[in-house]
Amino acid sequence: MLTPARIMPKILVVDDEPDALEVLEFNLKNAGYEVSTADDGEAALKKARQLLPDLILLDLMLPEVDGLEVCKLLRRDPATSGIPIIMVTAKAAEIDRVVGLELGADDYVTKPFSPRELVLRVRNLLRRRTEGEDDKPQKMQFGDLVIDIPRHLVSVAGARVDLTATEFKLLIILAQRRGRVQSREALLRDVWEYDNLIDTRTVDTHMRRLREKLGDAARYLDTVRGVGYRFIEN
Amino acid sequence: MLTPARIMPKILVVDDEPDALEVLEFNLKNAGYEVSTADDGEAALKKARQLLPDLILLDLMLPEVDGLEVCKLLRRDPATSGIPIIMVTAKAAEIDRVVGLELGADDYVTKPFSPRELVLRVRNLLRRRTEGEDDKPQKMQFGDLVIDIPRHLVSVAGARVDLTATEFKLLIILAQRRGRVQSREALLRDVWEYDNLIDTRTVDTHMRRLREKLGDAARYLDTVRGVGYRFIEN
DNA sequence: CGCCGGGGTTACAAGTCCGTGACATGGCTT
DNA sequence: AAGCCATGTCACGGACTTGTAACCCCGGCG
Repeated sequence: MLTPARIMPKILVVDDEPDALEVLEFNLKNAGYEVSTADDGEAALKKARQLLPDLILLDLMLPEVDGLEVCKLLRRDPATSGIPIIMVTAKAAEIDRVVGLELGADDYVTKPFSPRELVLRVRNLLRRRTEGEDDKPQKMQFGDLVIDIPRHLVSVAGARVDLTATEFKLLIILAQRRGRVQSREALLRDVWEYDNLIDTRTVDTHMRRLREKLGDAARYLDTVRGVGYRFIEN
Repeated sequence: MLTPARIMPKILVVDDEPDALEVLEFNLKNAGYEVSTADDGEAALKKARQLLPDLILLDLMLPEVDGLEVCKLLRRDPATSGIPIIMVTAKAAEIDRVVGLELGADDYVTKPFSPRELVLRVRNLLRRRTEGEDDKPQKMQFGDLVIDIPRHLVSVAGARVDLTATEFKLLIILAQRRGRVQSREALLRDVWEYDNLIDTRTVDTHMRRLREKLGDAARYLDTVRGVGYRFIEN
């Protein structure tokens, strides 16, 4: 997979109780995050802008400027408005109020929390932001052939075609690289994921099964003699 | 946000009365849309597949293949199933019938309509599709299966079904992502919250228990061999 | 015109995947 | 302490998938 060089996510923790701060910091560092802290609203806002953390853990009760206010301000500033926020609160009852206010936190944790729960929520939220957009289209159409990757669905002229997992993967790889010829070796590597052991004729067999099931739409699958296969658009 | 270069939304208008067609076309072009037309069901289906418009305005009364039928066919073909449809009809009374049929139109307009109303509805529908999907509904219904998340309640044909916490979570994750296949790994990550330690076969067992408890409604839970599970609506 | 090699086609044995029932564990209630 | 229930794991068996080998066809080339 094309995993981009992993960097350590940066987290800003805001809480005015030293004890709570320490617990949070310890657990997050343990889980492999880079942690900065702030113990009041003003410092939080300043650090958020300076550090641009990947996530902010914000206690609801703060002296001076309270958590809700900080949250709103963070959301208002374009520099920080995209940063996910997890609200932390001692009172479960507060949660409802906060949720009711819909002021833009992305998740909530109540004290006391288990370290596991905390880390899970953090990870979830970070993942959601990171995974985001991918480059390859998830749905493709060529004439009457439709390929819908998330639904794992292929249809020809509106009629659904049932493909096995391997056939589906083969078709996707070819369609995504349409125009370019793929050697049997390349296909084995990318569809079968690095099984150097299997015969290259295996590709042929799967191409045949794929063509059979696609019927009319098999015309998109082109054999280049002596080289491999390719997907042609017209 | 990664807004793709804005293009002019393409709208397909289907109506067999030349006058009505002209009025619709004029108003939509005036509002800045690219408009194509069709005057019978067959042409509509063909053009929809060819042009892949962003929205379809469909008159209920058409010669040969009527609007309802066209609507159903558009929905059935994966190529066009995601395109929003606005039904147009001369008789207000027809609306109820159509709504009752729940056949998948997204909005309804009755003749005579004000140009302003028409454009508003079009704009609304286009906006809804452009801005990411609507946030997750808290209560869902599919045929006789009702899932109420806040109340933690599931019923089939009116009869309450007792699910354990895990089963419930599994069901709602699948239902919220209905249509899209979820791999065992994805389910472990999101239902079990990232316990990499547990066996992927555990998912199977829980699916089995879920299906058993759902009885009839288990038909919504689909196995995609070699890939994972998915929730299907029909 | 016949040979040759690459690829289409068919058949089948081995492998894989999933539904199913059984069981161990461990937390919670009584 | 006993019992119950939720949950994770395992083993079995049937159905489907997949890799391979054998055979056939066809086009290119001498």
